[in-house]
Amino acid sequence: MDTSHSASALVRKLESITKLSDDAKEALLRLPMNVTSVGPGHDIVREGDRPSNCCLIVEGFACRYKITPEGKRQIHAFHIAGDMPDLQSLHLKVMDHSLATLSPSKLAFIAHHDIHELCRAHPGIVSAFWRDTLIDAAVFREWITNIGRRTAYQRIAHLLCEILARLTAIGLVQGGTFDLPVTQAELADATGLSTVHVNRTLQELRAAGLITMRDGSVTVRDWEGLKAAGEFDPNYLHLRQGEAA
Amino acid sequence: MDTSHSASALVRKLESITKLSDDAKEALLRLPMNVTSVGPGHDIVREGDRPSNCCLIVEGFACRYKITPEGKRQIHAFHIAGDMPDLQSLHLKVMDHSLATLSPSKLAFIAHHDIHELCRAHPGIVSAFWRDTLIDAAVFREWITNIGRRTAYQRIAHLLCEILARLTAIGLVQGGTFDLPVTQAELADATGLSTVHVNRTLQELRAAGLITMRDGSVTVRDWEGLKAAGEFDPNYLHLRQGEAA
DNA sequence: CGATACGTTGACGGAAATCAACCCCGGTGG
DNA sequence: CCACCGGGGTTGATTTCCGTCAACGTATCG
Repeated sequence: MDTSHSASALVRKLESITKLSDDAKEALLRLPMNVTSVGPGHDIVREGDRPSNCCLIVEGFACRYKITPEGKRQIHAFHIAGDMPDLQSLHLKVMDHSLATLSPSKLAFIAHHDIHELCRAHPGIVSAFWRDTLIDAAVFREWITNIGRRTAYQRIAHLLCEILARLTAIGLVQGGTFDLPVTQAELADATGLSTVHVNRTLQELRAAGLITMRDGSVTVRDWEGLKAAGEFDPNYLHLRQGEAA
Repeated sequence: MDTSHSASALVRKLESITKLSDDAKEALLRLPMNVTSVGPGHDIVREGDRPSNCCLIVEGFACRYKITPEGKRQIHAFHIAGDMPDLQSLHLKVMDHSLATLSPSKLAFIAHHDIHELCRAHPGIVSAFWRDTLIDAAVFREWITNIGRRTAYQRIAHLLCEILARLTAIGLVQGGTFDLPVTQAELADATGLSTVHVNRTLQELRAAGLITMRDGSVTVRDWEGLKAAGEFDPNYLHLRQGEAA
């Protein structure tokens, strides 16, 4: 089985945030991995698990989440092609949250052992992964700010800006339009709102001429307006090319 | 100037989350650093800065924060002795948030160059730092959940539990009592609430017999009750010894 | 075709924000 | 020495944003 196509999603993602040596790129492309397809709403790993491999998203959308004892769900992050959302399991043995697909997805699993090998051989890759972890953390901080200090309207605008910027970085946006296979309930759990309020807020964003949505796809009609509405400043994403637009 | 005393705070902190070889410990203790004392409310680094060294907190409390365009402040994390809150500047050149002291503090600055050297010589230390970054991220996720899905009462209870657990891990809690040189306004900015509401909520926590506060110190009167009130589960802190109590 | 998931709408209630005082205390300077 | 000031904490009154509850529409699918 040739898995280099799957690995190339990872290379492209890492190159969107850092510079890789040719050596490192080749090593990444040679990484042994098991590729599988799963449907939407599939739990990849659950809180409490002790994974022995890491999951690379080749295609599709995933999210990290946690269910509180009261049964409320909070989504911490959305993940897209090229992301390795449970890279942390390399160093943190027990999962403190869960990871699930949002859309039908293609996943590639890489054994911890092989990643450790790779890291030993290529210090540059350790740096790249560490940098990726740091950026993840920066995104989490931004979400804290988003949920803690912005109104519903701002929160959703901000979230859409972030997704657009990240999808742009890996080439998944065409003329302001991108796939967003995410229900309003999931947007609610990501922004700390109720589904009802998300529904009304999306209507406001549409009424303001900032976006349109149909099926699972979003079109940004007024990028400057959306950025302003969400107080969006892409610095925290630490992308190499800077601005998305 | 002998700085090994300052570095020992770092060693103790790292040992609370991972195992260090004797070799690595010695190297950490020999790290060149500049120690200075600063007052409360001092900005260590600001959003937009490009630091060339990292800051180790030797004594005192600090926080990371960001001011939104509307002038609202969100605190992302509290930091205590042994923490290196801007370790990220090693790999992310431009600060995406600010870092400030909350109390009079002793800080040690370590040049990026020296940390890079250290990492090159001791891969075990890279792992330790990476693990630390991963735990930081786990704490951010927990804060997202806290702010997004818990009531004011739960949020503050949870925050107090977290601080107690972390201070316990480095030996800064005596019989349920610990220093917390943090104003109600700062608690508000950490929990996404208003100062008025924090004030009322603290009164409720006191009335429930869970805590007492005076001057800058907190005593937990009912640890089980506080944990229950905050839905606190310390797993996400990934401490080596497990439970704080 | 009924079941189910997702989106939408209206009515109502509540948690927390906002606004506005007021208190206490330590510092400071006239 | 005391008046003044500012920061932090406290309180009450009012407002508002958003949650909850409940119903209904629509599309997809076994």
